Amino acid sequence: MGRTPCCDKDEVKKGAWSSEEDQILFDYINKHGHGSWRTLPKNAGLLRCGKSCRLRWTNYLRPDIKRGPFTPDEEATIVRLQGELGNKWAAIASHMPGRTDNEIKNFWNTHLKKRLSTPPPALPSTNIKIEGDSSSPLATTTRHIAQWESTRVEAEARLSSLRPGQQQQQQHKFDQDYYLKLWNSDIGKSFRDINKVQKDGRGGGGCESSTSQASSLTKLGSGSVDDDTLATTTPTTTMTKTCSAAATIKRSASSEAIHHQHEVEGGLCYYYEGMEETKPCHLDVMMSSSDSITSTTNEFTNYSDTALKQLLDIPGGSGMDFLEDESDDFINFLDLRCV
DNA sequence: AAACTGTTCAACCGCGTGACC
DNA sequence: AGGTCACGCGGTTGAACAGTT
Repeated sequence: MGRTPCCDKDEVKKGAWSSEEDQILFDYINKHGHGSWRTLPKNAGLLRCGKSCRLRWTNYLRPDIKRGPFTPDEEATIVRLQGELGNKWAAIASHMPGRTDNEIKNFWNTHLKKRLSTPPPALPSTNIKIEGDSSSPLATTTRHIAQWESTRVEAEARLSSLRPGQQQQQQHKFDQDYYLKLWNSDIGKSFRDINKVQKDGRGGGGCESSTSQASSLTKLGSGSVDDDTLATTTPTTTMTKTCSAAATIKRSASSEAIHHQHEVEGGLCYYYEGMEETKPCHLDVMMSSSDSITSTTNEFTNYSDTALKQLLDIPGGSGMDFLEDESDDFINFLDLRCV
């Protein structure tokens, strides 16, 4: 007793939809609702399978669909939910208004999965360039934030892929994975503490995720920022040894490399190299007001004077060599930097 | 300029499931 | 209770496009 076919395959059209077909389907559903998908094609005058109509509507024609590339926040959400829910694309999509399960699934398969399965040859840390003098406080701190954000997303993705209780059992993963290593290092802890301080100190703003915090901060780096202005408006504080766990590390020779940048609506989008692929780092919002730059920078610099100023401009090939070093040299190095 | 290779994503396919008869 | 229908889901495919040689 087999299943009756959903439609006569000889009489239905397959393949890409034409704009005329789209219009017919769109108009019909707007006017009548979709009703029974099985009978819709006949009623609407389309030579399509009902299934095909449903797919076209839900994945493409639906008016509430959000188009365009995934934002870093969305990317982080997908990674987190995929770790929690597995390949339940519809469930994941239900947490992301305007995104379809198909779109999320495709994005996962073509971007995220690949990235998570391939150990990076190097952190993206040294290849981000901020317009203007790259040695300026703004450029440095912004680069650190962007670097950290990349690392945080990668580490969280790996952590979320482990089921509860597995993390202890899979200590070896922490030992072998660059991002997890960094995440668990003193540097990572330092940076997480900073984020925590930021959250706690803001009162009422505590619900903001670290992702969005960092994302908002990364916006600093994309504008045509006047470093002279920043130099005069950015308060400086005395660095103390409280930052001993964080690293001030000299910029590597390749730090000025940037793959390319291009203008997008509202600003510039930078692309950098460093992982297995070139990808947008989403420093993508042009700050148009110097006042807003200044105020955000002031807020940011309060933290950047400790670890924020110091993270992730890591020397050497993999950039993670320091993690291999169990000696005191690294800490000594940090201490020297922090005095 | 052409051939080849890799990537992306819309669309298809088959299966599971719940509702209905 | 069992058969059928309709829908939704996840895996897979393949056309179109981009990049490289």
